[in-house]
Amino acid sequence: MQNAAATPNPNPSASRTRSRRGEGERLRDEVLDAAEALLSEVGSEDGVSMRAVAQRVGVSAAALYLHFPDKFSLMDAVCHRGFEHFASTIDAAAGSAADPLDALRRMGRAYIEFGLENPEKYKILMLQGDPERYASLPPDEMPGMDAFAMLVRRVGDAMDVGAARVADPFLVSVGVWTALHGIVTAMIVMESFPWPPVDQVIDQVVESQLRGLADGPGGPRRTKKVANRG
Amino acid sequence: MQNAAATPNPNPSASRTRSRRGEGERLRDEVLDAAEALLSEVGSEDGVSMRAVAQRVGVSAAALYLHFPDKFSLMDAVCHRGFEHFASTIDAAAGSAADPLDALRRMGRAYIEFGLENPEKYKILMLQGDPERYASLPPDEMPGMDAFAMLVRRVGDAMDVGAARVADPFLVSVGVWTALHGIVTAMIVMESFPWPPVDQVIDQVVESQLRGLADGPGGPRRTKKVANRG
DNA sequence: TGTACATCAGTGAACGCGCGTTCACTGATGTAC
DNA sequence: TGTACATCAGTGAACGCGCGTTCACTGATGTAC
Repeated sequence: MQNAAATPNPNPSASRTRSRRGEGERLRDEVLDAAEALLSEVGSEDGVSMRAVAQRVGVSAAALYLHFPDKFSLMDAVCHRGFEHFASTIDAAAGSAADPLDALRRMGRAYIEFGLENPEKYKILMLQGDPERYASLPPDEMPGMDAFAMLVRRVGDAMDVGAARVADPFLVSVGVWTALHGIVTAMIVMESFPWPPVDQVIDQVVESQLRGLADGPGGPRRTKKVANRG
Repeated sequence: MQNAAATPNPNPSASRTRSRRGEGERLRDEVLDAAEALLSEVGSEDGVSMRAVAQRVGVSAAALYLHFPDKFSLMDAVCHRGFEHFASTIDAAAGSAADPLDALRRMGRAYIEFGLENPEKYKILMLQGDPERYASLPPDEMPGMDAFAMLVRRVGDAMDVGAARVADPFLVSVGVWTALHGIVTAMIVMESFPWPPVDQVIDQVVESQLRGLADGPGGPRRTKKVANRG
């Protein structure tokens, strides 16, 4: 694995000017930006060193410890920003939908597109850090949980208006989410696989999930909606 | 990330007896076994050091270099063994099936169960190494490609006998595979997520995929089978 | 049957490296008097 | 208005660590004569 560290001068702004008194927090944001950028280039926390982040900002490594007690905390802060970016993207996509099924379609496409457009960020959010990072949190404080709860609600809406077969919205949402997660993960990790054109793949996955939500000839029909555990 | 290295005496067989002359290859197998076991415990290549593997075998670190030119080659050999294990498991599951759809059902369940029962091995096979490891290979020599080709063939069979709607079997197989991959990846990586009971999740994902294969009310019906690129 | 020797299956110490983190420090800057 | 001083925003060198890999070596063992 190559590290991001020792490239001669990755950022000419190494001539950063020291913050004025009272503006120390400025560095904190710059560090977060640099860490996020580096993470997006390298694609793994292990590959991003404190030294590399500091060099990117144009500051000594020790300076990072003025704002973050350790590397873990810095990475944690970056993840939180990432999840906010992710959730707001999905949320915005659903906004202009005509009906519940259309909202789900747009969310699904937005999910896949976000992942394919931000592969390294997606990897960091979804493939790393748990359980070290989240094991101690109650489920509803886990980052990304807001976005998932939104999906559950939309699925429930679709059932309520008769657009989707009635079932446990939480369980159904798990299936939908992990299908989206699967295609994103596979495509960004297994670059050497002979993938069909992206548009076809997105269509295949999203439409197949929507078809699965509707009544099909194969499955049993339930008549009662099971309680949601959001 | 904790490393597997310095635990005091992870293997009491550190008193390994030196191979007799002509039996040097014995060490090679022992090294592969130890590397695989360590990988399964730690779950990432970075977390497994040459030193730790050697200690596990009961041999000096330098001895590994008698059989593998570098760490990369050792990990590569371990991955090949892992894919063989995986493919033969899925293959065996399909063997006793009554019809093409039943074969797909059994393969799907076997896929998910393998992943959940061998989470660290699954991570290593499916979430690491590409493109560094496989970028130079032609697609049909990629490990795991045999297993995927088998899926494509089964999906084609199901279409031929009228058990599945006619479409491009390769594209459909990508959708099916990544849905299975998604649930496995999500469940083994995001341990803190409030997952429903495993049996329910497996049912949900497998049956939803099977329903998606059959004709549904939503999608267009194609009349010609598109060429397979296996 | 005895012995010299080539070879095999390793060993043990060392190399240079990048890492996270600490610690004593420095110089600019705002503020109290 | 001038000045002493506390504080802020950092710096630079060093720590100990584990890593992959190399290299000169060693002792047992099979073999040729």
